Amino acid sequence: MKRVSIKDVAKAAGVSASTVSYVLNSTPTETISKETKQRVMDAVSRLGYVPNLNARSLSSRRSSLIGVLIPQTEPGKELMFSNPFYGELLSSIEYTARQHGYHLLLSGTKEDQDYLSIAQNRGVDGVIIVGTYPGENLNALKTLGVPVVLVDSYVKDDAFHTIGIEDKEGARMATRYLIEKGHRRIAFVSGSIRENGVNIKRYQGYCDAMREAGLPVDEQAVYSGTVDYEYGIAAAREFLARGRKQTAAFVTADVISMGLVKGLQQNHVRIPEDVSIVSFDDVYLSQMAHPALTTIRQDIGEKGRQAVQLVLNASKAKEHHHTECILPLRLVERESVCERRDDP
Amino acid sequence: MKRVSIKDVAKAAGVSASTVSYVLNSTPTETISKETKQRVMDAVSRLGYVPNLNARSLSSRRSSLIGVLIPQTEPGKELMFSNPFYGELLSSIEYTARQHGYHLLLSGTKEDQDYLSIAQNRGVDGVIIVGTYPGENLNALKTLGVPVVLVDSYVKDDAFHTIGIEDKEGARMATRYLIEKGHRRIAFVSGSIRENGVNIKRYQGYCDAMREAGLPVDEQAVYSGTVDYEYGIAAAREFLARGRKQTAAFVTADVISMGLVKGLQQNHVRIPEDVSIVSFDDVYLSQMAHPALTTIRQDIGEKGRQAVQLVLNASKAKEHHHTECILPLRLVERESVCERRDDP
DNA sequence: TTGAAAGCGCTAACAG
DNA sequence: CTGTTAGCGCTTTCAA
Repeated sequence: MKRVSIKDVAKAAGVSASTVSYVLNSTPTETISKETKQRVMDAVSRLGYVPNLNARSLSSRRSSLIGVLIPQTEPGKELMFSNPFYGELLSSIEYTARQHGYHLLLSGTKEDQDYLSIAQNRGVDGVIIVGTYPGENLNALKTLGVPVVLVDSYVKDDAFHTIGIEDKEGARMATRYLIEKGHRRIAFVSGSIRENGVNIKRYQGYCDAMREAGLPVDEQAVYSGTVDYEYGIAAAREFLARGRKQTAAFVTADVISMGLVKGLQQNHVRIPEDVSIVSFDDVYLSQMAHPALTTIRQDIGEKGRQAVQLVLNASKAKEHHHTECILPLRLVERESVCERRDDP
Repeated sequence: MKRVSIKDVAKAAGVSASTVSYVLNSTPTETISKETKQRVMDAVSRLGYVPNLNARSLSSRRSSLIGVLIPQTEPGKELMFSNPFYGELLSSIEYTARQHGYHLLLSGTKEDQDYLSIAQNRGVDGVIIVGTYPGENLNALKTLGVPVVLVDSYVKDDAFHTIGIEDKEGARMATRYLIEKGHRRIAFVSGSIRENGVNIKRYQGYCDAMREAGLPVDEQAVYSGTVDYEYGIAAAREFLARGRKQTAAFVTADVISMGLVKGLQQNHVRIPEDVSIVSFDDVYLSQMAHPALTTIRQDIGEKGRQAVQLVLNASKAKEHHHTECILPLRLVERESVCERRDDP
């Protein structure tokens, strides 16, 4: 029950605490004799010594800890994962971090919550924040002195590294695909469209594609709510209420699509015969859907890997070099779209 | 960039560091005058002071950190979340912990990895481990001296607190329901059936229900693989290869069901007309499924809440009182089962 | 009601 | 090649 400390090991090995520290950290400048090393290692395993990382962090100012913040941007959802996207991303972040000997300090946050304290008080080596908007809290993070990586955020600030995708281009790709398939009236369904968020970019891409094809952007064709299954259902209801005007929809998240499809099918609207859908993300849901979703695929695993890599690189670097990483997107054709040549 | 420490606050407030500490922790035995308190608080907010929790943890031996370990029990999956169940559980754990002022140290682990070091290292106040089996690593955790809560594990050891569900009874309930609906030949589809795991309990429940109804348990009706979507697809293939002998299946996880349904439908087997399915978990997937899954619902949110509560209670308690918590289950009827009166 | 001092477990100059 | 020393930032007796 009594924790064995570095001193105990030192005593057992007949050396000083610093020697033990040297051996354990294989400090580059110091050279310890093979024998001493061996004696120390023996003592370590005999006593089952495990270094106290808090103490280490206190004196060395590195913690091998990465803070991961998943802000709650959907009002009323207290939990982190209304969208499986987060789970997949987190999985990848955790795995990559672990491979590099780092642990994760995980926290959701209310949007107005103080990011700084969450990170600062644990002495994290870096912070990864998913999908946040500009604000006071973010600014506070600058004083932290550790690298901050923003995932899927359009906060423009050289103090932060960013990793994201071509949101606008992806949306354009999706919409254009629908247009090529003969659709003329195309709905846009997304979470809330906020300044500096991904959805506004995707909306722009949607508008661009429409305009390029000489098609009008109808306000009545835009559906905006929250990024969850329930909203998909609600959007379906709304779609019917507004008179089923469109023959296709570009939906900015697979979870929403799942709800939309379900809601539509319950009202005997067939997918894709009556309404075609191109979705976004390609989380595992999209294959499970019925019909399987044609969707803009982003490589979520890679996003997580890069996010961690960005933190690690930045924390090694002596100077701050703002890094921006944009991952490619591609359309995956499945079963939720059908050709339409008769659209007026 | 320079971190402000307790000393800076002390200086600014014209008091000693210990006084600041007293004020911040509202130490019960000590009484600080209102004015001093005020001066300290002013300095704190003026300087933007945030206590370093590592240092605090070092000297006070409590960290407000809960370690969460999600062991990788499916070989070949390096990521945590092959099953959305984990995401939902983690969400709930995180939220509850945060409400109580705790943070989460998250780690996946290879099954053979050293749990101890992961936790001990950081001086966590407690550990939550999800779905693990007995083993050396677990034993090592006993020496840690902090409460350990095992979620969904049949490790029998008073040193650990446990929280789980009536796996056997749930399976019995599911199978009996299918029998009541007129099915006689019922498949059992699950992840690996291991000693001390949940699936063996569910298998027993399945067998019990069959036996109680005077039905034979056919080895050919048992499908066992991994807990993921892909295995569901594989099981569907296997089901066809074995000659489509059953008219119903009890599946021990919603993710597997999703794959099974998809695989079956692709081969023109209709659900529920040709094959009825009762699933398990009631993760959000089950509503999204087509048809929506009739499933044994467990309250995952509650599981997470209780797990955290168990840790907190235990870490407050002076003595170790082994606690066992079993959550109720209930069947949710949706669309994946149909009556069958013509089954031989 | 407050402060001084010791120490949590470790690292990192600096000596030797 | 290895030990001594001085902290990292905080809590906590013990005295005043």
